[in-house]
Amino acid sequence: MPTGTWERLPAERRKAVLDAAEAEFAERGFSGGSLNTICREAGVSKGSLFQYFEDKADMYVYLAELASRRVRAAMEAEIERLPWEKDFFAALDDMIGYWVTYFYDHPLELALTAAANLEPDPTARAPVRQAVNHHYLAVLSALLTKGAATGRLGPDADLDAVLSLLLLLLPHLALAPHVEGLDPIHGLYGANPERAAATAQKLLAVLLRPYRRDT
Amino acid sequence: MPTGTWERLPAERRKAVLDAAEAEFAERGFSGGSLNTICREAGVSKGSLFQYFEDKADMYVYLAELASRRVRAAMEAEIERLPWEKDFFAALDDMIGYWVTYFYDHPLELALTAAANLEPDPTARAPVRQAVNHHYLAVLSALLTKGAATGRLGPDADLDAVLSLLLLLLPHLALAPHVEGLDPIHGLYGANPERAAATAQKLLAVLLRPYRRDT
Amino acid sequence: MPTGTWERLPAERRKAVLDAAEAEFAERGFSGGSLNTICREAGVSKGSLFQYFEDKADMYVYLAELASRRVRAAMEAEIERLPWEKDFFAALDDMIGYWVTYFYDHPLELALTAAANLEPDPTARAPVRQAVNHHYLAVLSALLTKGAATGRLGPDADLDAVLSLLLLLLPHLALAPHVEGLDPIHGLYGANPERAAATAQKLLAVLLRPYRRDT
Amino acid sequence: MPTGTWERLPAERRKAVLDAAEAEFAERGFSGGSLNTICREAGVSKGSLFQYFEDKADMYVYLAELASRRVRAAMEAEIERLPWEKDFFAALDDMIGYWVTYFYDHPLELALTAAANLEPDPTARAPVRQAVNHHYLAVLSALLTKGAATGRLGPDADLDAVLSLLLLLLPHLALAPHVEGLDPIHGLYGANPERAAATAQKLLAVLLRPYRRDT
DNA sequence: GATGAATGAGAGTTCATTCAT
DNA sequence: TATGAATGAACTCTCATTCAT
Repeated sequence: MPTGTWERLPAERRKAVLDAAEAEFAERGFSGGSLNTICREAGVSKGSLFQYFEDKADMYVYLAELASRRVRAAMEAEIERLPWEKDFFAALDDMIGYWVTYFYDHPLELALTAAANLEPDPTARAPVRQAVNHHYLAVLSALLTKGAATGRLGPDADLDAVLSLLLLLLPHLALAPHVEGLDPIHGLYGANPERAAATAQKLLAVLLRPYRRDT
Repeated sequence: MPTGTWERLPAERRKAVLDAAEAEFAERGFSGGSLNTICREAGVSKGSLFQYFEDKADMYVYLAELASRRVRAAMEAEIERLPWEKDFFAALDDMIGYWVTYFYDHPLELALTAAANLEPDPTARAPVRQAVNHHYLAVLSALLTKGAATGRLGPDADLDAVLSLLLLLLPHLALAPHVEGLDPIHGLYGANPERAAATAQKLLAVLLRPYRRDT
Repeated sequence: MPTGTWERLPAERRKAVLDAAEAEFAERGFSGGSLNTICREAGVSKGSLFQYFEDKADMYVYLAELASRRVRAAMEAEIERLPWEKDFFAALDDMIGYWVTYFYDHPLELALTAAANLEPDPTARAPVRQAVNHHYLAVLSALLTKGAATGRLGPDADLDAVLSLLLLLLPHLALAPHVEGLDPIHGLYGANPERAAATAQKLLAVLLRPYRRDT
Repeated sequence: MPTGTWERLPAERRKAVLDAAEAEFAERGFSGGSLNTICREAGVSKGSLFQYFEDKADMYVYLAELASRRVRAAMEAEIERLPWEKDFFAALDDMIGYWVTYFYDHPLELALTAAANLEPDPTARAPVRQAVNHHYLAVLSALLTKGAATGRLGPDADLDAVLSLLLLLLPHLALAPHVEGLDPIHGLYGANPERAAATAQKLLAVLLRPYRRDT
């Protein structure tokens, strides 16, 4: 977590540091990202960075938290917009399409998602995953609850298990079009948004098929 | 791929290098692993390492391939043993339990699986994933075909989609008990093999439920 | 000097080594050239190289000697062709033009000339210079003698000094069009052969002006 | 060019680095010089070197520039002292003698001159030559202009060509007594300063002979 | 609160040469 | 005579972090 000094900082200085750090970590990941580069790009001294954050990992976790919030906010806005009452599964399809498409337009969030999922250094990955998971869980369990409440998600659904699988599937679907080798079957890597969205919808449908209750 | 020099090497020397390299990469991943450490531990000069492999990534990919083969061989031996004809899904449950348990007893294979899934450097990750996926696919599609052939996997199953999801789920289940933050719902991290196996079976059941055909 | 083994070698093997070595040293100079590369390209074992030559420098000197002979032979053939009796200085102009142009068409000889003049390692440079100088001297002093004999080069010419200056000027003129920074005044670097030849003729004329005797 | 950090450094530290670097590059040239040696001799950490200079070439070019300035300053002081008005060519003879002698007493400047002329790596040679040429040109063209102005250098002299030849001859004369193989005719290598100066004067006289105008 | 110089271990890779086979 | 495995020193350059100012 950032220090008190960070909180008291003029907004512009904070922004300069954030922009530089996001760009750098997005491009090179946690291990590859260089504090040298960040402070140079931000126009801030190297010592200052260590006045604002405990260390490199601390800064990284903070950034991941911010990015997660942005992603969550975007998803919640979209969810708000969708007609869950009218057709739960159609809305779900829309949502997953939106999810997959979102990362085509937000390289920063994509890169931080990749870093969160591909970072081998446990001192960075563990807290990042925790922060990220929190937001995923909040959004997804609300969704599942809504589905159960409206009766569209069958009462026999093991919501925990479904949640667990979604938590695995969603980052995978976000990354697969942009990261080589993740999906050798559907060839998502390099696919256009439309095909990626369609594939995502298919996989989700397979996962949820047993619980669908049609009106 | 290793050089001709490597192939012609005395078995003991090859073993010394392999052991050192596996231990090092297992502990610190690709980017973190040090060739210095490897050659020191192997009792081999640094120059020799580069007579055996093109570069660091080449060595890493080779190790990943070896580990994948070991894992595959172990799984195929187990699969051979299981009574698929008698009860396909019970055999499947056994198998997934075996899978999860396997990595408790094989830290090296576990660590290389982790490295294969968590490596951020694309020049190392892409070929590793390719090599690993090859073996996963071979084993899993044989399994699904068998299920379909015996009539236990419903004919309406989208085998590709199921395969895709399994390819995502299996490494996840292998890693989750040992890597913090992967599974925030069932709390697999640190679980004992029995609970991990049971959770894995539950998740698999959820995934395959719609396709079960009981006799 | 090459070993006896080298002399006894089948011609094709010698050619393979020579071709590979010339290409490598031409491209990367003496210090930069790699015996690894040479023996790989030649299809010869590393050990063999050291059966043929004392060491790297020995091989390099040998190559320089061969290249010098080629250059010398080309020049002597041209000299033979020129009408020295008719107009000594016109022939000289032709010759210097030919000299400069020659290196546009013979990148190997150019590169070895460059290496001979720019090599900082004295164990390689000294013997190379010696070998090269020998040929320069043979050709140039024959030329000057001829000029003196025909009475076109004034009897007051200090032939030694002129020779010395030519020995400095000629390699310079050969290299300047291809090596950056050698000639900041006439901008020979990157010039086309015609302009390079004209500039060379001008400089030579300046050098020899006092000795010209017109008929 | 050195970084701001370098400029702000305490003079003693700068001197330690400069001395070590000059000695090393002087002894082994650019490609052969070792940053390890330099930082060890300077009593400075390896990392610091890279806070002061962009990279090895940057440091080298900087040193060459400094050395060139020292040489130029020495020459200009001498030039100031000489009686050009009284006897232009006698002064010129004195000057060329001083030039040749100078490098007997300044091994560092000699070595860096050698390195500047013999460096095969174009990324180092090109900027070094540029820096060095700048100073040569400034001094020499001032000299020629003076000669022309006083009427001692005949009006028909092609000043550009003469300049060009001097630019070639001067470094050659500086190096020839100390670098084997440069001058096979007068045997300058190993000569004492007096003989080197005399030979230099002779060669210069040959070069300038046509332009002399005696009063 | 801000600075930025210093650190020094460590990285991957290349190389000419030797010598047992 | 040919081979090619082994060597290990050497290379340039990067990095997160500290701390005196």
